[in-house]
Amino acid sequence: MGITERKEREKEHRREEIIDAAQTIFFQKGLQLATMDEIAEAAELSKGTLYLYYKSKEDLYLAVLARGMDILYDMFSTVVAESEPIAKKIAHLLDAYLRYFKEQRNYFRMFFFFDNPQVHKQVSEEMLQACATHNMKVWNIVIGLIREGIEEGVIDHSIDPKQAAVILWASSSGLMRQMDREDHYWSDVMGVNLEEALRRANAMILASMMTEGAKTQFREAVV
Amino acid sequence: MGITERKEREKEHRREEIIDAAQTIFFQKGLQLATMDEIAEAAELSKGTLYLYYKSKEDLYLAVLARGMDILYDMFSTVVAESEPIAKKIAHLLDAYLRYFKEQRNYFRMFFFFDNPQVHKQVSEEMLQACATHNMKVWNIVIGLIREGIEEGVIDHSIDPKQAAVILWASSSGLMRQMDREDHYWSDVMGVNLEEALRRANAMILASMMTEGAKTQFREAVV
DNA sequence: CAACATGAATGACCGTCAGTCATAATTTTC
DNA sequence: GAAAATTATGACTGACGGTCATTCATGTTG
Repeated sequence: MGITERKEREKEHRREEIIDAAQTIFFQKGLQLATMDEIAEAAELSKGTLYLYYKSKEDLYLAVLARGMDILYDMFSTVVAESEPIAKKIAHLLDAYLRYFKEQRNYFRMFFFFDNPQVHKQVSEEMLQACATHNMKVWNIVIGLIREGIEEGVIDHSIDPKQAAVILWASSSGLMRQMDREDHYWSDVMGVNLEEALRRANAMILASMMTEGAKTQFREAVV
Repeated sequence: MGITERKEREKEHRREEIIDAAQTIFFQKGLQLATMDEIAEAAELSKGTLYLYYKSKEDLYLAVLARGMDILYDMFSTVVAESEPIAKKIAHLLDAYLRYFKEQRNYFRMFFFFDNPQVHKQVSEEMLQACATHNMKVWNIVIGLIREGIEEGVIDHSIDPKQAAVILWASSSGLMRQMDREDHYWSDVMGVNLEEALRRANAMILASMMTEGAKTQFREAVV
């Protein structure tokens, strides 16, 4: 009696196909300008069918966003698994986030679009929960790595790992957002390389967090 | 012949009244959920009239945003005008930004909503230009203050004032965005005070930029 | 195999809303 | 005070998110 299971698989497969289509359209046009008719067209389904699988356009958007979080999680996991000194791993984590920004720009943008408070009206509780979980997994990696750094004496023990994580993350995100918006403006008109600014900012923050002994190690590991 | 001038004033006055109404509605509901009918109702005008004064809903939104930029500019100007040592003024500028975030939250949110690339379809060129100009005025204050700090030997001469400005701004903005979204989550679940994190981040970045001699002065001026 | 049952898929339809435009009201000009 | 010019109106249009009565495909039963 594998019929219900086969049906289940097919249903899951269809859900994935719909996300594929939605992703294509959302990446092209963004949440506002994408229409459900377009997505249905791309998925080769009728609009009504989309609503059998997802509660709303925003719900679909979050489903795509969750994929983006998975990708970032995988990239971060790879860094954590490295057998490198912790200082290097922390630097690599920041590099990985920058690489994510550059290689997965569309997903990165979704992160920022997501927190628009107006969006959360018609999203399903499960989808919101799923996104929160994925988000938490990413945070835990960052926090865990910093905690490890403290334990190994690379980062000062007076530092709160959670606070350090949010500082590094938010600072990086802020600069990447600037890069995303107006990198050209800053490089062409202002003569400022924002990527270099990002690296500098991270270096400054990290330097302020590290123990005296580790600073020399860090310098040669990163800069 | 003051008739055309009176007319001009009246027209400008009406434009302001419309922004007042739009601001009320936008602050309540945000760009997406606010409707032009509501704004017209609040302005005690017909919807058609709104379109005589502003090209689109987004245009109106930008008009409100420009006000928010003016307020920030005024706050920053006050700091620049202080007769305090430059290190203190820089610290006060960062304080002023935090105060803006806390006291003018609605405007602050608009900053982040603004750079949604999907929004810029039907906005007038003038409005976009006006916002860019206002934005630039704010940047110039930040950059100018840091440049002054370099000239006075408080900030290291190897620092590029524009780069320093974008680092401080983006880092602060990133953390404030986090505060705006999920301050409660961070304080209640994670036990992290994001405002303290912001102050820490700024202190770390500033400390990395300052000359050795100025660091002691800064410590007593800010922390 | 035919009658029936299940649930997936459809697309016409609905309500809402940004934006338009023909018409009306008001003000200015002569 | 009539014609002209300017300003205001709100019914209307098209587009879009979301719904639902109906159709269709597949599996079950006798």
